[in-house]
Amino acid sequence: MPDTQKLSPLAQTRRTLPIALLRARESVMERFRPMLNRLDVSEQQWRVLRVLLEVEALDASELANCASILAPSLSRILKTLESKQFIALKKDPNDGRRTLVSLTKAGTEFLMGAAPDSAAIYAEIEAIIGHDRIESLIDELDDLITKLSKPVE
Amino acid sequence: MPDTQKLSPLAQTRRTLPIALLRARESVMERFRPMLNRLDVSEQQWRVLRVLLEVEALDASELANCASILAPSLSRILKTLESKQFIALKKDPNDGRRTLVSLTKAGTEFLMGAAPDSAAIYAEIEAIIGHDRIESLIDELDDLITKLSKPVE
DNA sequence: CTCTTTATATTAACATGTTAAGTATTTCAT
DNA sequence: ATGAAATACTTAACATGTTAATATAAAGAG
Repeated sequence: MPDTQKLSPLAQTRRTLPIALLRARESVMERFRPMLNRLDVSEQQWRVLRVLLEVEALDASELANCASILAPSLSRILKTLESKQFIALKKDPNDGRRTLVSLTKAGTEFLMGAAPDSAAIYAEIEAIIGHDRIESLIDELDDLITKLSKPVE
Repeated sequence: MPDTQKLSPLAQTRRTLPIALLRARESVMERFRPMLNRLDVSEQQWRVLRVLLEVEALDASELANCASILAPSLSRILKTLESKQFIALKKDPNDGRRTLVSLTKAGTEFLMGAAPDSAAIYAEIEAIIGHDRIESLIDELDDLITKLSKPVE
């Protein structure tokens, strides 16, 4: 292979932002996956429940945004979580297009039961990386997100 | 909702590593997606091709690792890329279990054709975030990945 | 040299990611 | 009031993520 190595303006794969972010996320999730598997919920289902714990109730669009899940995925996830009886769905009385989502008592209890395990895993990660470094990394990531957000066109 | 707000040890969703990494990656990929759609390749197919450009040829396991793709996904992707005639597959003569993957001429030309666009997008991101900050962010992420890697059990 | 174990893929099954298309409800200009 | 445009999902179709199961080849133990 004579000349495909140096010529291209493509950077080394390992030193690209998309790959580095992907691998970093994977290395973090690897720690949470055993717990999620035991609980029989997907990573995304867990995120949805977590978001719902922080608010009273919200419509699907806001929920999708808060949980970083696209609308079509969320539609399917809400069906699953409803069948597990962790959430309740109802039409917004003020706007028939919106679906309001809220945790059921069972959903809340599910989260409460899992919270200590989740906190322990996060504490383990903090012990390895350091609280301050995690905080500053998140700050850095938030800043990147803000700056890269496409301006209104 | 009386007491579900303060009690749980669950951190605010927005300030967790998994979410921050997910959103950051999404904000970066948003810039690349239009190009990938124009080229009619998925993000993952693009990663596989990129990795193959950096090496002579390698087996599926190494490729999966380098591209951060799980083996089952890679199996499907290799079929797709082979049908697009971007890659060639052959059995490793020294180990009948392994599949050796390499770029075809068409695959190489495809990447070469797309490289300038890709580089331009990366340059745009660098212009916004700054070269040094991206480098130090990647360093930080690499360090996190290394530290979180599960020790051999 | 067999038999077991390990390694490398692949297939299967189901959940999610992604884009496009479709449906129902609102909004808004006329 | 009415029809066009926008909003909020929902469905569809296909690719990928994830785990478990399977098939085949290689390595090791005896």
